[in-house]
Amino acid sequence: MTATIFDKHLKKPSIFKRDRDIMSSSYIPEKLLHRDDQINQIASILVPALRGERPSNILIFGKTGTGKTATAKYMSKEITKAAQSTLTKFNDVVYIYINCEIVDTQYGVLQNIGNRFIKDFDERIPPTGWATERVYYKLKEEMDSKPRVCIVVLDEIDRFVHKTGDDALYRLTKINDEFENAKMCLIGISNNMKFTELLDPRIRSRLGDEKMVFPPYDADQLRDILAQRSELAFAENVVDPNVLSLCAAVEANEQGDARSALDLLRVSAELAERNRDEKVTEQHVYKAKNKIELDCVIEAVRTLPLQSKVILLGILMNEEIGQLKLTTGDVYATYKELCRKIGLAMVTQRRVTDLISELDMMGIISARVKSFGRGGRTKEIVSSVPLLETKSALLRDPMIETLGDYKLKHQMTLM
DNA sequence: TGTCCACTGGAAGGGAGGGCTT
DNA sequence: AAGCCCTCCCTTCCAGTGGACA
Repeated sequence: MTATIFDKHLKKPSIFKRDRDIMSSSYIPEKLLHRDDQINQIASILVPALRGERPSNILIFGKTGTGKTATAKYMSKEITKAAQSTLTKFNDVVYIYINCEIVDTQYGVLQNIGNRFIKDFDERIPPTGWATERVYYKLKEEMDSKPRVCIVVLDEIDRFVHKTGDDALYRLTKINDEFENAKMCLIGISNNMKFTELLDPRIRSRLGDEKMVFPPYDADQLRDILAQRSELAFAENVVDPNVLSLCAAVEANEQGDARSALDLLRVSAELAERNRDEKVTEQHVYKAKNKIELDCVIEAVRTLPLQSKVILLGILMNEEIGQLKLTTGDVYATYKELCRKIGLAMVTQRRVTDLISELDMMGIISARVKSFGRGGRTKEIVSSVPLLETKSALLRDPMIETLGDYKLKHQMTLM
């Protein structure tokens, strides 16, 4: 046996007892803590499915990390189990979960649902190419091919509606009128309570038969959730009890977000492990908090489209020379200057305002519409990311790396 | 009180790219 | 190969606007 560079790392005791996926927010535990009321309520709404009747549509609201997705996936396990049970009269219940952040087009959603009912690979709806109308008819035909109840969950439904309008939802909420055998109910999940305002009133009333709100977790509840997971994931006595309370307290202060709390604990443990420390301590949590925030920004910035990178770089370069508040006009002028420097085709100011809004939505910059009276009405733009780290992340893109030591010429209007 | 600035943001549509059908 | 269809990225056009200033 030859020694390898991994040996010393393999030998050291691991902080993690098992698969570290347990600490990821996508892991669904056997029992979901502090969501009994919500689970029971959804169960009571969905139970007609097990008698072959159509359940009411449900809209679920709640901030990120309040357990909406976990609950929806948990319901999938439970209802499938119940449908297979011999006590149940009606067995053909199909539960389909779609994350509209990933599948975010009308076509994609209809295709995803449709393909769940098509066993033969050659018969499947292709990822692109068909008219949407055709996808819809295929879906309807396949779903309705025998008596069954379909429960379709559209997670992040607000993004979907925002992006594609409400056509697909209109069709899906209306589909039951055209069925002879099947029945379908929709569960929409959103963290934006206002998104229903975008909907046609007919869809709004159909979709929102039942409405539920998932409240944020408080510190004690977060602590319970962390304790449940850490018992499964970590070796005994590795995690200081104060660490759990600290993670819970930090996140309860922010949003009551279980996802972030779990991430925080996991990254703390990873830092401890990498440091070859035997225990996870509060110090690791503080370090992890900083690391997570920075990693998030770097990743978001790294995957930005080129045009957005140039815009953001322009904002940061202005900030570097003390221009902290910029208008859309300033940003566009800098953007044009940088484009000329690297020979990049420029887009119009209209397009740039959209890209600025996107950066704002992502939390990378903050752009507020402000009126300067005679000075006009425009956006006031300030970056909200650490300057040096973000800039060096941007400059890693080979297309713009030459801008690293470029000095801006353009004079700002705001002082 | 009305004017006017510098945009904002909606609407419509073009065209490239990817993929299917005939 | 020609004809469709959908999505994505973008342009063009333009009515609308908050508030400082004359």
